[in-house]
Amino acid sequence: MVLDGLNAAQREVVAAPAGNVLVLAGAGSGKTRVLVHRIAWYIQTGQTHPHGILAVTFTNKAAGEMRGRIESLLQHPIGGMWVGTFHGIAHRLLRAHWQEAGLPENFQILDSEDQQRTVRRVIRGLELDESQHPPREAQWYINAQKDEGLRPQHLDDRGDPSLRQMIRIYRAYEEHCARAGLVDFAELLLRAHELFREQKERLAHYQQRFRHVLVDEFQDTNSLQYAWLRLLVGHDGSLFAVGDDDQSIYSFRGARMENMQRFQGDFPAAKLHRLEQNYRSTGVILRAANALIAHNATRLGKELWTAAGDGARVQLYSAFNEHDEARFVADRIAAEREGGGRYEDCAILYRVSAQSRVLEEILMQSGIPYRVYGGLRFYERAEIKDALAYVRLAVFRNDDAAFERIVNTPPRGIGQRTMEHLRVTARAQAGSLWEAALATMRDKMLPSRALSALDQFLRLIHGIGEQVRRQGPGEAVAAALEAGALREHYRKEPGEKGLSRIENLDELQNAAREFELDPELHGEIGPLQAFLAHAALESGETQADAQADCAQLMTLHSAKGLEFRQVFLVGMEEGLFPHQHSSQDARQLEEERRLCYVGLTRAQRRVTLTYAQHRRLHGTEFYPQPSRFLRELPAELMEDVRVGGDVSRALYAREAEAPDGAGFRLGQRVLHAKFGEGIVLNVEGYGSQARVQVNFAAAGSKWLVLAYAGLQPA
DNA sequence: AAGTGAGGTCTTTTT
DNA sequence: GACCTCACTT
Repeated sequence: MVLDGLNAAQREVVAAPAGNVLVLAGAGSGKTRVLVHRIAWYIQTGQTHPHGILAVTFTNKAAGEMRGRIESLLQHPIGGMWVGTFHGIAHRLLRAHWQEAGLPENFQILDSEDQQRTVRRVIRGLELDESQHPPREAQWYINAQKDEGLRPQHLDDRGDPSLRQMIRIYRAYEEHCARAGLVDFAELLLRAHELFREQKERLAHYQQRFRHVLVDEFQDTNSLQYAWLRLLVGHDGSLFAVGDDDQSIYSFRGARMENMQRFQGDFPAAKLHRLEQNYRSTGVILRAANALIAHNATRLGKELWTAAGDGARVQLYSAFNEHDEARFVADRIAAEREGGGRYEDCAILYRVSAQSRVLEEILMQSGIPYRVYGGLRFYERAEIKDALAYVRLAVFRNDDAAFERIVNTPPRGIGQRTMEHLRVTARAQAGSLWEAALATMRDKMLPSRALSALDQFLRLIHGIGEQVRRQGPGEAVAAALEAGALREHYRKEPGEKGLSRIENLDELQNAAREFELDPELHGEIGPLQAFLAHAALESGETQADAQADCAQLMTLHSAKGLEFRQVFLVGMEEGLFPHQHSSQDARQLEEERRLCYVGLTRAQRRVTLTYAQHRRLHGTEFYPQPSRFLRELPAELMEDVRVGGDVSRALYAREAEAPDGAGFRLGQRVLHAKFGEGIVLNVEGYGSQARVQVNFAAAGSKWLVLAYAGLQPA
């Protein structure tokens, strides 16, 4: 029954003998489906109980979806199964074993914004020049080290003075977080890894329990997540990993595509499977995507195919400027709608979020409803974070991030001088700001006006603490809003902004109450702590109002995992896509190409590409060249939209005429007697002169004369 | 302590 | 073009 409705390749994967399995699953090939059915298969064949399964994803959305699909397939709740994100699972482990992990019981989670503020404070505390050592860069550096599993003591400055300062900042930041009981996202993973590495009995316990570990989007794992999985799986466990190296687009945040290549070496007796039949797109779209991605040298190699027909050719529009581009897209969407289609079937994908502005203007003018994905999410809003900071400080007085945030919000006469004094005192006594404030009050170390303002603040927090102690999140948030007078504070903000902030605060109270009523969400740590963790780990939807029928606007990155009938890929220009910052380095360029591949493979029926001959960006003028990716698409799949337009045919890759009967295509998998399996990267010449460039998995990239090579289609 | 104007920056994003 | 930070003013 779990094998019903699967194709042969999927069935083979789902029912593969227990052991380590890597599934190279192309876009739209049913990757999550296979993962979910594998879980059901484990259970229905009696190999394990739900209790013995751990399934990991990257986003809460994916985890939620997976949970739902497992439950509906099994027809009952998943019980003791763990399904969650890497961070969520790490958090769960750390809450359960906080002592062994060296954390205070009520440690709090620092999100990226909190982290950056904290890093800034640390840099100032070290009396370093902020313009010389930008907090953003230091934060970046710290996270990159943690993602590699490196603590300050593992790092060597190699005599480089600026590196020396970075390490110094990292060390000071770490000390600060330890004092304040704060754990950032990367730290969750690092501590969870260290817990497994250093507490052998704990590790053994979880190894015994989770004999079957499953990971989605495996190409997005970073070094630390990979190392953690290796520890957990050990010798006796089994790892079932699903991923697509061609869709690895997050190396900038530590993702290691190489983890897919390493898999077979590191996990004993690992089996590799491929899922290449695509159920989403037309033949034309897949051929275009295959040809594009074939230009990448570092891949495991695969070629998507479909049983469906060819469909329409890929359209290309050369716009005069970004306004013309937007108008063209808007017209197309309007036409789609008039032809009986829906707005929501149309997605406009772009490289950088700044591109959305002009698109939005024109869509608005054209009366086309739209929705922009990305941007601030609910729990990231300033007013929400303010309110939660009151609760956090009331729960855990040492939370310096919360203290800094609300000590003078709303303004209560605690200014820079007072805060500077508290920071210095806190550093001197190696304690928190709260402790410094208590000492300052006790020794009367400030002018009486400042002392009285500070005293009021301390009492205020104390008061909330009294109320919060025995109450759930709903009451706690209410108490914080009341005592902090945040509604009054935001009411003063002019215009709609203040109004929406107050609405958000009301919504926060609702969310807290609802959370309180659902015991499933509380875990073992109590409703209030669970709610605070929930707010930090799941920042919520971008927009609560999922409007009816809207055109969808988003970056290529946020489009991953989604699909649309019609995809508009705009801004196909050198410098923008591939982006300037990524076009120098070969590895980064390949990632840009994968991003383009992701964009193309989002489309079910039709892809439209556009580029502008003239573009204003950041207030300056550009006359960009068309993107090199356009030239990498086979000419016969393309169609110029503008009649008599100046788009030259030469823009596209001419498919070389290979000798009769040979017919090798770009991106095709081939077999060579000596070099083994490879992918066709390039084709040139005619007849007996015809040559192909093939990237062999084992032997690397080679040019071969077809007449002698004896290549076979694989 | 709080409000105003100049100057620098500007990929991609989840947890 | 928009945002954020900093220095300066009141």
